[in-house]
Amino acid sequence: MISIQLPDGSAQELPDGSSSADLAAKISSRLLKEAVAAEVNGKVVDLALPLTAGDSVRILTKKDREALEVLRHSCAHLMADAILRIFPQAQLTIGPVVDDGFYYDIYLPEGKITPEDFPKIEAEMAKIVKENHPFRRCAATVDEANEHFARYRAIDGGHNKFKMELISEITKRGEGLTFYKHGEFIDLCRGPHVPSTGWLKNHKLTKIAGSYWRADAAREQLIRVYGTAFFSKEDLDDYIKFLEEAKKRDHRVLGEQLELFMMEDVAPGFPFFLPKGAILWNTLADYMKGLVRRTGYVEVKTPLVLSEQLWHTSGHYDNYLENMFFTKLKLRDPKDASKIFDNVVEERPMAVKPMNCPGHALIFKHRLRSHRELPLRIAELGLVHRRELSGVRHGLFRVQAFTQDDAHLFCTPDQIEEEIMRLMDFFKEVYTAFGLDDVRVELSTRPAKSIGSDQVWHLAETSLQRALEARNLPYQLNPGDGAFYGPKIDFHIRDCLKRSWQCGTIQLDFSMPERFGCHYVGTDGAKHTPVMIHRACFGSVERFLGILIEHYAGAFPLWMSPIQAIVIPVSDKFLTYADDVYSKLSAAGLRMEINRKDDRLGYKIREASLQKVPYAIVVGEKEVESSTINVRTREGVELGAMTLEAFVAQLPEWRK
RNA sequence: GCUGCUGUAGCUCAGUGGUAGAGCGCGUCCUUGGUAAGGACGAGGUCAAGGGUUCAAAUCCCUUCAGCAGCUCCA
Repeated sequence: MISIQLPDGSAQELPDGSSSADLAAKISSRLLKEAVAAEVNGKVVDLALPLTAGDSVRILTKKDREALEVLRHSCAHLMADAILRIFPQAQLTIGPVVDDGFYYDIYLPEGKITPEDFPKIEAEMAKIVKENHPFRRCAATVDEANEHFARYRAIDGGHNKFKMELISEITKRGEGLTFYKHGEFIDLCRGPHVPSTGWLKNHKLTKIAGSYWRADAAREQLIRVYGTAFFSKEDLDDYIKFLEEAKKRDHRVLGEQLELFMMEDVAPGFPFFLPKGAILWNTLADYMKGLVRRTGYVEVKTPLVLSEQLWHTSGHYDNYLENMFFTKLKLRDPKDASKIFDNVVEERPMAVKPMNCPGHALIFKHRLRSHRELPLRIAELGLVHRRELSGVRHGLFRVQAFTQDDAHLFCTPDQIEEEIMRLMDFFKEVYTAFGLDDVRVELSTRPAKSIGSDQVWHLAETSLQRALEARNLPYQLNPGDGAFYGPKIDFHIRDCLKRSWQCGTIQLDFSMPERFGCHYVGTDGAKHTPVMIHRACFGSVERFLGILIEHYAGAFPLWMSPIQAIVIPVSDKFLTYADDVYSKLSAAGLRMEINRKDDRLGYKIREASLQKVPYAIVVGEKEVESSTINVRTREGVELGAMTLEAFVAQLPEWRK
C-alpha cells in the first residue's frame, strides 16, 4: 500500500502501482468521470501515471485552468492526426498551447493548407473524436523514436528532421523521450493528455499563419494552423460569440461607420481625425488638461523637432534610433533649379522627438531650481513620432504619430512615495471616468544591469510598494523587470469584453536628470540631482480612444458623444421649428445635428440609432403646437413629449 | 522587417483572358410622412502603381506601395 497526500491535507491509502485515476475512483465515481489530469507534486501529469508513496496529488477537472491547457494540447494532436490523414506528405514540428487555443507548425514541402481546408480537417477530427481512441504514453529510446517516426519519413526518403532535431536536443539534455499515441497516430510529446480523443468534441480551427522553424527566418518556412478547444459546447459557442462581438466592435470598422477617422496611403500609420473623431479626441484632451490643472501640474509645450545632439545626450540616439524619424535637408542647385541635392551635409542635423522627456528636462534646468519648487510636475499633451515596422501598424492602437498625456515629476527621493500615491488617485479617477473599473497593476523592480546606487533603488522600490499598499491596490510583482534606470508601475485595464490593455505607466528615472545636469539647491545650499518620474495615464490619446471605441462599441456616454442629439423633423414642413430647437439646444451647449433629408421618419430614426446618437428629437405638428419635443434614445426607448427645459434638466452628466 | 492572404465606385463586395457589375451611400424627382429601410430615375471606375507575357490583361507573371492575419519587435 502507498499513502497519497490530498490538497485538503488528508491522506488516502492505495494499493502499490495505483494511478491518479485509481485515486479519483476511490474518492468518488463522479470525480473519476470528471477527471482530466492530475497535478502530482506540482507537476501536471496523466491520470494513468502510476503514483509513488508520499506523492501529493490534486485531481484536475475541467474547472482548472491547467486542465484546459491539457485539453487543448490533446486537441493539437487530434488536429495533427487529421492533417496527416489528409496531407500524408506533411511533417509535424511543434504544437504548443497558446493563450486562447493551440497551434501546430507543419512543414509541407509543396502545396499548402488554407482555411478552405478547415471543413475537411474538422470533419476528419470529428471522426477521430468519435472513434474515441485512448491517449497512451510510451517512454522510448532514440532507436525506438526512429521507429516511431517511420511514418513521418519525408517524400525524399529522409526522416522528419524537425522531430529528429528535437529528439537529439532532449537526449543531449539527458531527459527521457516520451511519445503519445492515439489510434494510429504517434507524436513526440511531454504530455500530459486527456484520457481519450472522445474528450475533444468541442473544437474549432481558427486561422492559418506562416512561421519559421525555430522562429528563424533563415530556416524552413512552416504553416501554422491555429485552433481552439473547450470542455463544453457552451464555452466554445461563447468563445465564437466573443470573437464575433470583438469583430463588431473593431475600432477600425466603427471608425469608418461612424466617420471618426480615416487612413490614407500617403500617410501610413498616421490617422486623419474626421470632425466627429476630432470631437472625441478633443474631449479626451480637454478632460485631461482640466484634471492636470486641478492637481498641481504646470502645462508646457515643447518643440517637435530638436537637434540630433540632444538625443545623444538623452541616450535615445544609441538605444532608439531605429524608431526615430530624422529630418533631411534638400538643396536646389542655384544654377539649375531642376537639380536637387539630396545628400546635403547638415551642420545641425535634426530629429523628430519620439519622447517628451528631454524637452521637459531642458525646461527644468532652464534656471536654477530651489527645493521649495519641488515636486515640480511638468505636463504636456506631447505629440511624438515613432517609426514602426510596417507589419505592426494597427488602426489607432499602433500608429506612427501619437499624443502622450505625458508628465515628468521632478522630486527628491523622499517625495517619491507621496507623489506615487497622488498618481494612484489620479489614475483611478481617470479610468473610472471612462467606465474602466477593472484595473490590474504590475510593479517591476531592479534588473541585473542597472544604474544608480543601491540606496536610491531601495528607497524607490519601497516607496512604490508602500504607496501601492497605502492605496490598497493589489499588484503583481515582476522582479527584475524594471528599466535599467529605475523601477516602474504599469496599469493594465480590462474593457467590457475582458480584454486587457496596458495604458498607464509610472517610471522612476535615476539616469536622465544626471545626463541632462538637472539640479536643485537643497536646504543645505548645495546642488542636488532630483529624481524624475515619467508618467502617462491614457498612454496615448489615440490608442486610448481606440480602446474606448471598442469598450463602448461606438455608443459613447453622453458627455463624450460627438453628436449628443439629432433633431428630426417629421416632414420638411417642420424644418423651421426644427431649426429653432437646434439653435436653442446648441446655445445650451449641446453638440447638435439636424436631419434635413427628405426621408421618412422611420428611416431617419434608424439612421440616428445606427450612428449611435444618444437622443433623437422628433418634431412634428403636435410638437409645434405645444412647443415641445419628442425624445427617443438610441436604445429605442421613447421618452415622449417634453419641453426643451425639461429635456436638458433630465440629461445625465453631459459635460465633464 | 518576415510569411501568407488581399487591393475593382465614397463603403461592402461579385467578376479570374474577349464591351466593368450589385447592394448601400450620393444627386434629382415623386411622395409630406409619427419612432429601425416608401418609390422612380441618374451620376459615379486609369480595376492600387509601374513593368512584362498575349492579337487581346481588372483577370496570367514580376516589382513596388498599402491593408489584413500571424510572427518578430515595442530598453
